[in-house]
Amino acid sequence: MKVKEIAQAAGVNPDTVRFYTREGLLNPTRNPDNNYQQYDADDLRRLRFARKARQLGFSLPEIRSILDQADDHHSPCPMVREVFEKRLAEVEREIAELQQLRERMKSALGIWRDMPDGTPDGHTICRLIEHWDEPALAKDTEAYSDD
Amino acid sequence: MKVKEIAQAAGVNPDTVRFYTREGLLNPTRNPDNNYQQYDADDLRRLRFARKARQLGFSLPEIRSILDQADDHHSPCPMVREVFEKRLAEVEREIAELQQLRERMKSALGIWRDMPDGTPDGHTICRLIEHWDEPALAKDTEAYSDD
DNA sequence: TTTGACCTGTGAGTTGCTCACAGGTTTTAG
DNA sequence: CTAAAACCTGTGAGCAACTCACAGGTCAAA
Repeated sequence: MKVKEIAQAAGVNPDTVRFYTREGLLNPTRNPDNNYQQYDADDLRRLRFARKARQLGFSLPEIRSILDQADDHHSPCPMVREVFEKRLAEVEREIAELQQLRERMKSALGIWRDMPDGTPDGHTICRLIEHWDEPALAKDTEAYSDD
Repeated sequence: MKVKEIAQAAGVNPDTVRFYTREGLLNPTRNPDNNYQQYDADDLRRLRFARKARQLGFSLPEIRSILDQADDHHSPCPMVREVFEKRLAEVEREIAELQQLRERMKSALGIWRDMPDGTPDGHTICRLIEHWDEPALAKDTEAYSDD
């Protein structure tokens, strides 16, 4: 299979195939006649695996090492499981954060939906944003004093 | 205020201050003696506004135009409201996607938690990923046929 | 006066692609 | 048979929003 063919078979952009090849996730051979990349069924399997793993939030380096371990006939599974669990925790944290954000946004919207139309008091929205509290992102909870 | 001072006052990295300055979100003057940037209380207000808007998911160009409109003594609010509503819809979509993802991940984890330990059958996890269905991300719902 | 902490601008690195460019190859149509 | 279209090649840049590194200038305290 050539680039465009494997790309279509996996439903991705040919440039993504080339990119993954550069990054070592795919290992095509070369057609000595014309120097074209030749992908086989195994590359297609790797590509599809990579895309699905990406959807789960695995990074390319992570995917590469999973794939490499599978090539070495080690079972990549214990590692996958670990990364998978880490990723699940991340997803849950992201959900919690976004839900908080949503609630705050909705209540802010509520405030200015109750106002006349379009021009609620002048700077109300900007004030709302200015006085938006930190959504407890931890990390740089520095000293906020003045204003 | 110098770079480090305003950065501390807003709880951000000095490089972020420099970056925002390059990007035109902050408009410091210059100390002619030493060519240092001089930030005032208004810059600090803009910086804090920018950071909070970032937390809500506004992009830097969006923030810049809000700030610029405020400078021109237009009320930036109608625009803010529009972007805000767009952003809220995005947040809700993101939440829905992540929740779907979480459910899938949890059920997958469940499958291999019920297995002996650590090495569940060899390639089970990878197969789980390989046969992961598209989480209905739309957009490139191409033809997946073989395998 | 020397040290160390700050300032300056610019350029590169991050992540995961996507696109542009310039040139070679292969296929298709006339 | 040939010309044009459609593909291939590698490399390099662009996106977002920073962050960091570098080299050199400035300033405060010891």
